[in-house]
Amino acid sequence: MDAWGRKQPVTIYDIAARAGVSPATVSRVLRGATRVAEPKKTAVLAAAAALRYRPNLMAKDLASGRSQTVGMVMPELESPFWGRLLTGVERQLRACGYHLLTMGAPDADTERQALDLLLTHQVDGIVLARGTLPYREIKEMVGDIPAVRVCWWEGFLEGGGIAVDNREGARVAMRHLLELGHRRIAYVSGPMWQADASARHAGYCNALAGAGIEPDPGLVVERDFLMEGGLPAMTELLRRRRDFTAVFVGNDQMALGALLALERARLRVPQDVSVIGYDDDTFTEYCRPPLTTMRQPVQDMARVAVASILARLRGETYALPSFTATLVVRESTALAPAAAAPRPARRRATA
Amino acid sequence: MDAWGRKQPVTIYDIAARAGVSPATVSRVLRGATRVAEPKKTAVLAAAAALRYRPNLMAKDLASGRSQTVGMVMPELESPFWGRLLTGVERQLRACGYHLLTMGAPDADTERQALDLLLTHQVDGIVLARGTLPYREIKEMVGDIPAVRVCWWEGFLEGGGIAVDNREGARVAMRHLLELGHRRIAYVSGPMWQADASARHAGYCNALAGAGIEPDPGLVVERDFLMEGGLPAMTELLRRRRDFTAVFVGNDQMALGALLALERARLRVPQDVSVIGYDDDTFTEYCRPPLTTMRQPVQDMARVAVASILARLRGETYALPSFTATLVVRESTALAPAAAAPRPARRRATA
DNA sequence: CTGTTAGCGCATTCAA
DNA sequence: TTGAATGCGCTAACAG
Repeated sequence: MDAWGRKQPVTIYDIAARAGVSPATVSRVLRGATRVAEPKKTAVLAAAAALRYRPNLMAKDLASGRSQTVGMVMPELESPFWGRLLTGVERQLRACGYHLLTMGAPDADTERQALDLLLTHQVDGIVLARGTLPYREIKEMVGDIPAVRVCWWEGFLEGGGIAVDNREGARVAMRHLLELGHRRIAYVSGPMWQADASARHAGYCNALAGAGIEPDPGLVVERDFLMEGGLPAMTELLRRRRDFTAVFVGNDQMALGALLALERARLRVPQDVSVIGYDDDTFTEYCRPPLTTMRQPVQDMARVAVASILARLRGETYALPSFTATLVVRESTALAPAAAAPRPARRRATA
Repeated sequence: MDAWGRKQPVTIYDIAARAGVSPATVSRVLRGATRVAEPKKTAVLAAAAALRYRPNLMAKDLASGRSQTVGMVMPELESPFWGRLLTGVERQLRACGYHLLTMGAPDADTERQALDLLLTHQVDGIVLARGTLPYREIKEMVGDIPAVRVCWWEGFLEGGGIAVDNREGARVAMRHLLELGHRRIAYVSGPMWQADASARHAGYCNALAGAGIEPDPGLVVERDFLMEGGLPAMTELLRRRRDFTAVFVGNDQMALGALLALERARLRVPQDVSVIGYDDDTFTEYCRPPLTTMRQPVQDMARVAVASILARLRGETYALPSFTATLVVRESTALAPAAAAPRPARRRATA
């Protein structure tokens, strides 16, 4: 059965028998904790190799009480932005000998389930990417296990989260546009009930105010944070009015959709209207025109997220640094068309 | 300690005590397997709720021998294409009450580790996305546990994998180009050591031959399957010669990079050169021009992958259907420029 | 139907 | 150092 390489209930007992030691000793050398006499050690290792032993994590975790796994719940598994965070977290974790269990949670309900499942899986720590649940509820669920919230200020590790200041980021983006001479600037927003979207909106309004410009609700549209949202958002904006010369788009994915809408409307970017995105997703460098955007230090945030969790796991404290988004100027923004020669307003399609 | 909501070693014994039944009964009602008297049942449920009981999967899995988890190893966690597969698999799995453990494995070595880790995690089944390890090796590792290989013909479940016929897909793409009158068609390839890249190359050559066109090695470039690969690939192609009127790009990501290179070279798409990609990634619909591409039925493949694994888990057999890529015509391909008016070859930048 | 009794595979006391 | 014994939390035969 066994010699034939069939089923594999190869346990430390098998190894112990083959190496002529006790199971406890096998456990010890396999885990490299306490010292074991060299000869026995090699014997055990040899036996393990010969038997093609594969430890049973379930048993190990159950016995030790630790799972060496941290869970991560994110809005979507498949996303240019969250994907980068995922990759970063996974890399860091693996480098530290931890495993990652991911879970996609698009809405509050799924998020609750996901969190619950992770806890059930006995994860040692949790990384929550943005998330929509209120602080209190999450805190209550995770209890004492180390957790961090990324891309959301209201964290639950030592009182703070890991995120860039979206308000400030939006302000920087707006300043760029303002400095280029734009006055009528539209804002294509993600769902306002999501903190990042509303924070960016706040920054947008704030920047406008700072420049002495009256915010115009008619210049703001709200759609999903997706390419599929950017297109209709921009289309709607163009339907309403075409006198804006620049638009700040809530994230790069929407910006891509917006770019297409603009082209469909025969408007050139950046000659006719400047577009600035947010996130600095990979594709922004390759789309045409390459997109000016606000870069979020995703890798750094991932690194800090993992580091803070592992630190807490070791009983240490960890001070969360703050992050800022930086402007990456590419080719989708340019000087505002001369005020003297305003782009002729086209006749609106409806009424 | 417990009443204060502190640490949570709430076990079925606690519930049993509170509900006045035996642990076994608790286990039964919690798992809904065998029938239990209604009164006891409600008592248990109430106790569980009151105690905020959360099952310990480690223990459950250890005892039952099943983990209710399937593992998936993919080339990269963050990718427009693999991301869709991941999402699809996760959704299917969750719908069936299973969990997903993912692992990114860019190279053979990491892939081995990933597989090993999944096995160690006692996953009930495995989904391998493409993968680079040879069939024999994988088969030997996974042994009898249900596994499927997606996007690769040489599978290990009932002898086959789940994939579209890349050779045929490439042929269809080429036929489209050929029908538009293109004769000199370049091929921007992914790493040829990856089966999908070489299969598509084969289809490319085959289609050319079918049209009586001599394949020209000078029209083929090989780079990574990424946006970052597409740009230099196309640049290199243009450096070599500029007499092709169309290019078949190995995947959409590369195509996006290629599009940028083309624009940098002042070549218009599709007027000057037609471009066709592969995969039908989400962004293809939104980039400019929207990309003509070969759609892979990712969701269907994900569904089948999961279904086949669960079927095998139940001891049933499952016949793997075959999949085909379908042409999605958008705006990056057009009739070949009239042969009578060949685009003037520009002076090469170097020698 | 339901309680009792054994482990699952491993880590971890406690002696030796 | 190392072996023997105990238990992690739960499921799975067994009886009753």
